[in-house]
Amino acid sequence: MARRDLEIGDAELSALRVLWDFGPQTVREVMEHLHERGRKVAYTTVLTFMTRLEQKGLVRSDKNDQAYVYRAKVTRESVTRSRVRQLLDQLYDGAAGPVLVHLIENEKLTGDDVQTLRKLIDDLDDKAS
Amino acid sequence: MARRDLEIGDAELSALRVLWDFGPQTVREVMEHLHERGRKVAYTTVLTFMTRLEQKGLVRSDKNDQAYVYRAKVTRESVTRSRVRQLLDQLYDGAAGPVLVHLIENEKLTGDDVQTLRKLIDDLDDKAS
DNA sequence: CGGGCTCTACTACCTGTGTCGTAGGAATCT
DNA sequence: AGATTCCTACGACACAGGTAGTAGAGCCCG
Repeated sequence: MARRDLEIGDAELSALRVLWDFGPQTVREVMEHLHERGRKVAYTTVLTFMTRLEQKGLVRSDKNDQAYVYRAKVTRESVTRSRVRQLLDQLYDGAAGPVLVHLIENEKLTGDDVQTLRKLIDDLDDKAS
Repeated sequence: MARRDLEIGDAELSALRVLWDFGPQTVREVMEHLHERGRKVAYTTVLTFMTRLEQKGLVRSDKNDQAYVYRAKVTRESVTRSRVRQLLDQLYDGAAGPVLVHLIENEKLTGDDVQTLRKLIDDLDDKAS
């Protein structure tokens, strides 16, 4: 398999995000969404992002009418997984605790988040007992 | 202030970690620790890491005896903060919830982690009420 | 004293990523 | 048909980061 160390650049990721948020799109559409989000990039730059993402196996393209339509092949969750893993490994030898604590203490959580959280913990306890 | 966009490369971070884990050290010592951790890098490579980290304002060096001793100027926590922030922004527009859920569901937590967690949540509830 | 080490300062090189420009084909407009 | 527009394929270029070699200064050993 030798699945490459899926490195996704920041700019590339911003393009991938557009696919996650708005579904399959052409290069032009992705570019427009990026512009709306304040990222002013040239058409060909976006084209490069898509090409590279495709080479990395992260998106897939289908010829549709005149332009290729790109769609994500990886989910936001899977990218989250590898990113989080990398962060934990790099900073805490893989331990999740410290980051968890950091999130709860320093990041703003919504009321819903807290409820969800409580429920998850209760489940954990159940399993543990 | 114009605090530069503190980008720390993976290799640089591995060197910074050695300072966090073992305190102030010379280039040679950092190199040895990296070797112990399986990262076989040349002496001058480590020197480059330290130099670059210093230029970025992340470590400080003091001439001691014959070699410079480097010490971290940033804490592991502050790097965690910016890394986590970046991750949340890039993947979830800044929302912490999804990553929190991911951590609890997919990363192995120790019993202690769970207890700490529960306590933190209780505190949150207290504040909220 | 003269040869060895060790340290730091430079310089270099390669690859990946961010960003585009240009060229040439296809479709459209007038 | 000719001009205009849009699309993709390439090639480019700069900069950051990973990795390391070389040169020259300072110190220690026999």
